[in-house]
Amino acid sequence: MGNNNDRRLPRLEDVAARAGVSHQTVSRVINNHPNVSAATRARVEAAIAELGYRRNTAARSLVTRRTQTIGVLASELGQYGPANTLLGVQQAAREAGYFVSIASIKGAGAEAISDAVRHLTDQGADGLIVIVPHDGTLQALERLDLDVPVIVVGGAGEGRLSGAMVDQKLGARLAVAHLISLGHRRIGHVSGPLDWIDGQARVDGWREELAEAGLSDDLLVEGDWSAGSGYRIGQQLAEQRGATAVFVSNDQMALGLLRAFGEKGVRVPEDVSLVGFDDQPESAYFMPPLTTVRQDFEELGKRCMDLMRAQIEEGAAGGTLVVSPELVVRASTSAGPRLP
Amino acid sequence: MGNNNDRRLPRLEDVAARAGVSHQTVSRVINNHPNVSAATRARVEAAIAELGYRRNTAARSLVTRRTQTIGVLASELGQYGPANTLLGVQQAAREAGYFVSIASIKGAGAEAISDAVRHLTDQGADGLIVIVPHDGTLQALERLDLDVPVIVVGGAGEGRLSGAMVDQKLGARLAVAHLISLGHRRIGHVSGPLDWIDGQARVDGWREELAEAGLSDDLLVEGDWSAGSGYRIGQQLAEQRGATAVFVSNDQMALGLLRAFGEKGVRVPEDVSLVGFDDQPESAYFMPPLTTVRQDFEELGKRCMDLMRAQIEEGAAGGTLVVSPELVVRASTSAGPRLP
DNA sequence: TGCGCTACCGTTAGCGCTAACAGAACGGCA
DNA sequence: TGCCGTTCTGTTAGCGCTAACGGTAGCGCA
Repeated sequence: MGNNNDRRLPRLEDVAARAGVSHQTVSRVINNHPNVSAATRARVEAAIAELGYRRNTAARSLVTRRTQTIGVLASELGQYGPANTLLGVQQAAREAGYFVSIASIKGAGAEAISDAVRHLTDQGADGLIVIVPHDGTLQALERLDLDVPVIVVGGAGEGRLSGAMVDQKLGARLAVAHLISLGHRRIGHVSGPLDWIDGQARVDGWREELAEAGLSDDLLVEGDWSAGSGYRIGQQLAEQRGATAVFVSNDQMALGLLRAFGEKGVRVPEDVSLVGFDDQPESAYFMPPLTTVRQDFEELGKRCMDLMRAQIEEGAAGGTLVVSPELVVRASTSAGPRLP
Repeated sequence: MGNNNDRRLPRLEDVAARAGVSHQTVSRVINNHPNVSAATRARVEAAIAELGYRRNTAARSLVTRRTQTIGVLASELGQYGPANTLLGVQQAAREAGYFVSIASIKGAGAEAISDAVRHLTDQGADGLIVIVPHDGTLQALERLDLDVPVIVVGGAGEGRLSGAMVDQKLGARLAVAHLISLGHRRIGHVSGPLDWIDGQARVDGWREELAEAGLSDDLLVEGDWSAGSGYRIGQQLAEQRGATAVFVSNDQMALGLLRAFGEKGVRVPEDVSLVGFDDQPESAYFMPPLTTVRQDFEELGKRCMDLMRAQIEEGAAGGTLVVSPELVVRASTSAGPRLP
């Protein structure tokens, strides 16, 4: 294991001396350049192993102008979706030899975004993945005029920005179609905040599916993603009794509705059917287990990283990447009541 | 602004030329060295602003041997606790001018840990924060013989490793004491996996509090943190009816128990009281709202970063940092049944 | 023999920054 | 006046690496 008399880490020079070659040859071995004889390569590799040599990233970055670092900018890292997207990005990145640096922000203000972006570019990030699924994100990023690839998760690519998303509108339509197929005619929607991309897209999907079935889309209430808002809205809905089914824009709000309905004596699914969105691991253990739309965030993160690498390494053009969601039917939905 | 004819970013040299000083003086201004006259400083700062100069991190790291990067190694980033700890770390880090690089692993194997650590040290991380609350973590890290500060979240510091944790044993005792004060005498525990540090610590706290009250600690079942395991265990418990109260080692498993109890006709809290652990945002909207022990993960993350900075910047010795948990009483606990 | 090509390896320069040292200017004091 | 110390600024070297180019040896072929 290397005779570390001094605490200094070994450099190319040290490896070269031990292998009896020049430091440049060692560099070639490390970088898999073709023109190195098998014998030399073996000697060098042995020397590397003996000294425990590890390449100095800073020195390499200085000359290549690449840091092998992807910056991830996220606004709600504590949430299930963003956290798992990050996880997927990280896995794919590490496998490809990239580092992942993060910057989280509160809210989605343009200034917070630009601060965080500056932080990441200061580090020399080779690419940015932005998980701030808010309306203003795209414009805020456009204005920054960045010279590295940027992928906006949850947004469609516009101009130099790429996008990656789970097809929210499709997910919403799957949910609503499921309810319609069960015989429901009055289908309400508890949406997320409408200035959030996903929130709006799910409203659109809900509306479109209803329109195609000739049903009314007047039962819309806006929540804020939290279980608390779901609870408050659920209390209102329980008293109105306007709908036989409700499509809720995420599982947490659905949990709030379930509790409100439980307290008001509205039975799910006998009186009202409920569909959520996300399929968090807990949703299968709600009472009753929640029918919901699954988003594979980890897959989304991985695909993001693939798209990023294509742009960084091959100069590929950006684009918009779409992952399909999937309906998971559990016990919170059943046939609608026999009404005219 | 700045007149970027060529796409090359401005360097110290460019700023120096514009301000009519040497590049070293510019460096001094950037690094807040004292011996720069006010006039010169102003000229340099103006030039920096005009050119939009940003320091090259790689070049700086090469010479200072510091990257201003903290590596965070985590095993369950999708979970509420780790994700929020990371968030706290990240915030404090950015405020202090540090970058945060992450490496996530599946499970807690020694090899996975050493791979991830190598990844982070390859990047030149100035310090490591490890969020892998598993028994083997400390030993695995000890063996790696690292030469940067390491903080193990959830573990007590041993030797050169520092620790940072929420006091799990105290949390467990708060939960059990609450149940005892309500009159319960038969208090069971659904634990996390016993090879997880937190899982074991909560068992210890439960046992100690029971022992001090002269109560039996024979009602222990081991879960795996998931709602699913809570559900399966809940089904058994509902049939045995051995306890009037159950302390569950996290909120997700408690959710599983609630559903199992609901299905079996066991009322909470009338028949059995339930206390969870973590206080995830959803727990207030369970049916019934869950009494639980709150851990302030974000605070923990911030304090971690403070400890880290003290070690990096002032060469301070490590230590073990403890954050206190807090009992949050909701509707899942009530006075025990009047039994002998 | 001479020429050209290929395969392999070494030498040199420079990426952008900071540390260390070297001056210059100035004031205080004997 | 001369000397010393302080304050400010410039010059030089080098962090560890890769790109670019140069050189050598070996081979095929006319």
